[in-house]
Amino acid sequence: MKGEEYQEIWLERQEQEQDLLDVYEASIFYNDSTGLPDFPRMSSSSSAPAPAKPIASSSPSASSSSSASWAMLKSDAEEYGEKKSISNNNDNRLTPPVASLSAATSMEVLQPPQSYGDADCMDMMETFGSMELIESNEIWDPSSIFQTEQPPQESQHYPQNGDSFMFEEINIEMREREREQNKPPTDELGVLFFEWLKSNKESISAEDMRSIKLRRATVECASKRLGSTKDGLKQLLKLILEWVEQYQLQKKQRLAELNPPFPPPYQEPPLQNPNPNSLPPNINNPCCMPSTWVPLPRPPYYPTTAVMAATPGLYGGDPYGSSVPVPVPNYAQSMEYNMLDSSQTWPPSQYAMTAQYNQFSENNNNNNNRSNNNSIPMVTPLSPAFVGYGNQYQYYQRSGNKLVKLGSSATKEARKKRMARQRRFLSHHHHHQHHHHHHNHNQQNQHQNQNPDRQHHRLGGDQNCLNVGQASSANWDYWPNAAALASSNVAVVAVEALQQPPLVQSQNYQQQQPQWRVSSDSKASSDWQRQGWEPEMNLKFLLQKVLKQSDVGNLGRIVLPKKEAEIHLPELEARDGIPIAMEDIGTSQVWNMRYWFWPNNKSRMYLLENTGDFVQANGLQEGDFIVMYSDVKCGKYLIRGVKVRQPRPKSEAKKPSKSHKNTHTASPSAASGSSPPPSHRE
DNA sequence: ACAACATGCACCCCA
DNA sequence: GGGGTGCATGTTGTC
Repeated sequence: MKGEEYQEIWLERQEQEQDLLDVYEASIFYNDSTGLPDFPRMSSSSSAPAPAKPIASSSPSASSSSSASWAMLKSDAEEYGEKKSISNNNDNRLTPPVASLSAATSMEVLQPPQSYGDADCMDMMETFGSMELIESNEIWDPSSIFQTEQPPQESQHYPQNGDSFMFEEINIEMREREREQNKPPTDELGVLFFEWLKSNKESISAEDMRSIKLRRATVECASKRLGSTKDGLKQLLKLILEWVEQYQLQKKQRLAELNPPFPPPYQEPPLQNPNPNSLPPNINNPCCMPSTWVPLPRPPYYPTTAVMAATPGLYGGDPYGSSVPVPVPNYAQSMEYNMLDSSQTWPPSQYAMTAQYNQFSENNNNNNNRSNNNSIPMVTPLSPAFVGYGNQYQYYQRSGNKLVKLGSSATKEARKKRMARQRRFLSHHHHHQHHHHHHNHNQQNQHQNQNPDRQHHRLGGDQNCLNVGQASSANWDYWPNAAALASSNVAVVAVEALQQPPLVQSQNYQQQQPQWRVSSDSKASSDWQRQGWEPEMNLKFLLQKVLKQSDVGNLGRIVLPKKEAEIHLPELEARDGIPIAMEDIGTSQVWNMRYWFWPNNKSRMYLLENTGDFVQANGLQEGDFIVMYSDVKCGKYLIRGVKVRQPRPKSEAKKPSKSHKNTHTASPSAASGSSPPPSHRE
């Protein structure tokens, strides 16, 4: 698994590099004039498959400085186990420690491409300027460390005079050495720098690095101060790197001020996804990530956390077999960088991932379902509201990211904006909420919106539960599935507000989900209240099934989705199956059904039998669907039939059954809601 | 190719 | 013979 490799590589290298630091004594600097230890000069020729990209070709600020003595650094990180991560996403970040910048060196910081120029220099410039250390435009540009594309052209060799810090050469040398020996750099400073790059690559992006220029003279001066010994150079390098980190911190703080750190009012779904075993693969959840400015240990990667999706088949998701924290094997790739990349769009799946991870991360060992690890609340990206809020989600992601990282430093303006946005949103949904729930949930939502962690906690207590009361009244922004929609009129509100047609899902029983403007929604909501469902009543979504003709036929059995059945329903040992009492949520009737399976092609088909009366009582027809829950408090099962009242082609609606005499199980009386006395009523 | 699901239908029981 | 039971097979979607 990639994540395992990731972890292993990292751990291995961590040890390895520590050893290297203790052993090797070569210098990363090359500078004749400063008496720095020699470093093997290498021509940045095209012989290297992925050589450093000349800064002149990547940075406008450097484009005209071909005569300058650019010292180049090129990351080798991509050469060591993280190459994929970098190459797939040039910008990667880690979490550097807060470094107190020593003024021993002078550095010039140029903003990213769109804002190059002295005007954009950080205050650092003033600091260093006062030191009279900035003498020339000879700048060390570490940006190239992230350059992985565009092999340098022969004409783009850098001056290799004695005034240059030929990081580029160092880097190339390292890389070629790697290729030859498959080894990491062996120079102590090289290793030091490499380690830093590796540990910071996810917090220091390529853009960041591009924007950082070090004046060679400054470095020279600093090196003179610190001495040209190995320790001095090492110290200098550390200072430089610390400064880079510090710069990064300031940059992010500024970004945090520019961008409201809090997301628009967004709520996690009150109901679980119909595919609760679907889980995110690559969770990039800002809420669960350590602060940017704390050294971030590599998250553990759990082999069981395979790539998951909102729907089992949508992304080829495998059942999520573990409730361990979702690893972030490549968390550096997507979120952090995307946060800054305004052009980046967020695929809905990542939204789901985050939403899931919000819950999932605190859901460790907290599942009580049979398989004990699959009942993960989640959000499907396919829900209409979700789709409709894709942009907001994107925004939320970014903002959330900053929130996590820099929330404590959010400005008042940002908070005002956030609150204003929140008020607007709440106002928008005000009319769609149940009045008697409005107040409480307004408060609740405010809290939750302002603190993603609260969203965790809300679900963390019993993540597998859905809170019916909240489900029916909370102003969720999106709904994960038909079940959720069917259970709350708020869901309809969300859908209508978004004016987004529902998306179908991949699996059959999801594919045939009805349109979401389900007229039964309001009835469903009132059902909850009429039945006395209190907010504290926790239901766990188990599964849903769109009823087929054979499900509503006179056979009185409903094929259940295999995966969900195996996950959420009692394990079936014997062929006899087990009796299972299903309380009809709508009528409180308890139907004694039978849950069992057929052997089928080396597999099983899970069936719910004795469903005929239930189907008839609810007037369910083909295309309608059932939703099953479990009451996590008392352990009983609940079932709900949801009728889909949408125009259907006559040919379909009246499609005769080939093999069953009685295909119209839904009698008019049943359809109208007046159920006949259930035969299984207890 | 395989898994999951839909449903056809053979078999059995019973009136 | 009618209906229920259980399995087999066809269909569809996914890997």
